[in-house]
This record gives sequence, structure tokens and C-alpha cells, in this order.
Amino acid sequence: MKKVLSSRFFNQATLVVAEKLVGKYLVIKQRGKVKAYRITEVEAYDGPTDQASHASRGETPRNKVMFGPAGYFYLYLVYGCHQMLNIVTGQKGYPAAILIRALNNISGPGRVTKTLDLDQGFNHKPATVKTGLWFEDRGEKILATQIKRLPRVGVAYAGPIWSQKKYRFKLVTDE
DNA sequence: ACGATGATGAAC
DNA sequence: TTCATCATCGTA
Repeated sequence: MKKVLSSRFFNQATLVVAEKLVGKYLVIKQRGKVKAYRITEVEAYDGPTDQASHASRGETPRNKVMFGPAGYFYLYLVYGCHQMLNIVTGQKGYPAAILIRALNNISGPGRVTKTLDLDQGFNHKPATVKTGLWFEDRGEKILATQIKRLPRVGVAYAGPIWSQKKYRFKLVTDE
């Protein structure tokens, strides 16, 4: 069974959505073909006080979409090289988003966007079938023991408290 | 270990 | 208008 995740799914507490998103699918339609990738790693950026989040220094033209309703994509360029794919979560007015860090066989957020050929054209678009990029629940049950909580990557600038928070959720297949 | 590479936002 | 910074990655 395949169920498209609606804005209602993303309109929940960000950490809850982040954990639930592991094991779901990112689906893209391009050149008439549909491809689905299982989400294996995500990171939460939760609220205005999160010092690792772009939203911690207030609303700007770039992060505006984070302050809007859930279910919209937030893409931005880092290091002049890599697009980061995020999905906005939580209530309108509360800035939060989840970074898609890895999919099956695709490790690293920059490689996710490179492989799927995602650019600024998806920024501010809703995660719907019409957009051509959306999320699905394909009925896979993920146990809590299969998800590892880790500190986020590349956020030392946020200071010891916020950089150490375990806002990264990673699927543990085996080992 | 380091440079690429360019938009962003804050300061001046 | 200038300038430091950056939710990374490939090459060495």
C-alpha cells in the first residue's frame, strides 16, 4: 500500500515528524518516470530558539518558507556548491524544517539533491504529486530500535548546547 | 587536510 | 558595498 503523506503529517511536532519520516519514501516524477527512494537519515531544525537553525536569527527572504505552513519544500545553497532539501514542519508561524540527509544508496544531503537533480525550482513548492516531488508511506514498519539518535552534522557554530542535541535520526539496518 | 564556489545577511 | 560565513563534498 502506498499513501501520499499530506501536509497534515508534517503539521506535527518536528521531532515527531523527523522520527516518523525515517523509513518513508521520497518519490520523484521526472521525464515521465516515477522513482522512489527510502529515507534513511534526517535532521530536525526546530523552532526560533534552535541556534543551529537558519530561523534562529529571525525571518529573512531565504528562510521565510520555514515560518509558513507545513508541507512545503525549503531548498538553499550551502558552501556555494550544494543544494539542501528540507521539508517544512509544524504550525504556521513556528519556524521548523527537516533536512533530508540520506536515501538508500545516497549518503549525504548534497548528493541527495545532486542525484535527484533538485534545484531552486522546488523551493517553496508543496510536497505533492502535482509538484512532482512528494513523500509516501509504503507500509514499512520501522521499530524504535532501528533508529539511532545522533547529534547533527556541521553545526558547531550553534554552540555546545544546540550542536549536541540529538536531532539527527538515522536508520540502522544492521551491524 | 583543504579548496571549490556563490548566495546570504550583517556591518559599515 | 564589502565581507565573513556556510545544515558539504571530492580530491590529495
